[in-house]
Amino acid sequence: MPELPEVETVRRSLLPLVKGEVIREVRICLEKAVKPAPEQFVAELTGKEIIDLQRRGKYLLMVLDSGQQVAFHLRMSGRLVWQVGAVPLEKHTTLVLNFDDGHSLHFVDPRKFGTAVLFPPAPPPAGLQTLGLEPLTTKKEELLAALEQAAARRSGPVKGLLLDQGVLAGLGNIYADEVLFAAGVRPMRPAREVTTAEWEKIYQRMIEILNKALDHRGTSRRDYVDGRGEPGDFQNHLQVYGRKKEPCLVCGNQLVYTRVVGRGTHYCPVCQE
DNA sequence: GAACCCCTGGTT
DNA sequence: AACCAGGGGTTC
Repeated sequence: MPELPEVETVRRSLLPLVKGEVIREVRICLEKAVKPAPEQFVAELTGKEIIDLQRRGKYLLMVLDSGQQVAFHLRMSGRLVWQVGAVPLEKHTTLVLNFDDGHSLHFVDPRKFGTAVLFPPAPPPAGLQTLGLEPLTTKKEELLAALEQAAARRSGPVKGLLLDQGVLAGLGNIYADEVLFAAGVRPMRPAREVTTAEWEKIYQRMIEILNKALDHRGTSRRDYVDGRGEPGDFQNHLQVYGRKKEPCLVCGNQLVYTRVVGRGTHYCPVCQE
C-alpha cells in the first residue's frame, strides 16, 4: 500500500476538495470494509460535513462536524479518489460518499483489505491506538531514544523494527529498504547490534528520503494514485527497492534480493554492513 | 520470530 | 500453474 508519503500525498490532494463537503448519500459495496455495520455507518455519516483530513502513520482520518472521525486504511491496494459528477463505479469499488454538490469520493480496492472505521460508535482501530511515533514531526532526540530503546529489547532484524508501526508510524517495505540502503545498514542486522552512530544515520536518511518522496508525490508502482487520480514519481528515484539483482547505483555490485521478517528485501552486500 | 490469513491480479 | 505484491492481524 501506500506508505507515509503516499497517504500524506492523498491527504494533501484531497483536503481542499473535500473540506466543507456535506455527505448526502453513502453507498457501501463491500460490507466488511466498514465499521460499524452498514446500517449504522450510513445513518451516522449521512448529512455530516467533512471539516478536516488528518494523517497518523498510514491512517487517513476524516474529521466530521459531529465530532466523529472515519479512519481509512488503504492497506495494499486501496485508492481514495475524488470524482466530479455521476461516474460509473469502477470495478472493486468498496465505498462511495456522494456529496450535496454532485461531487463524490470513491474508495476502490482490488484486494479488499482496506477499511473505513467510524468512531465513535465503533472503537478506534487497535492499530491506531497503539501507533508509534511520527517520523517527520517527532523531535530527533525523542525519536532516536525510542528507536534505540525498542532495539535494545528486540532480538530480530533492524528492518522489522523500522516496519513495526507500534514503534515508528508510516514506514513500509519500500521505504524501509531505501532508508537502510542509504544508511549503509543491512536489513537483517540484529536491531540490538545497531550502533548509536548508525541510528543517527538511519534517522537522517529516513527524514531525507521521506521528504524527497513527498516532493515527488509518492511512489506509484501499481495501484497508488493520489486523491486526484494522479500517480507519484518517486519510483524513478528508488535506489534498491524493486531492483533485485540489478547493479548497485553506488558501487556497481549486484544487489541481493532475499526475505527478511517475511518481506521481500533488497540490499547491497557491499554498501551495507 | 515464522506461518498463515484476508483478496485480486500481474508476472514467471 | 505457481509465485509474487506497497499491510497487518492472528496463531502458534
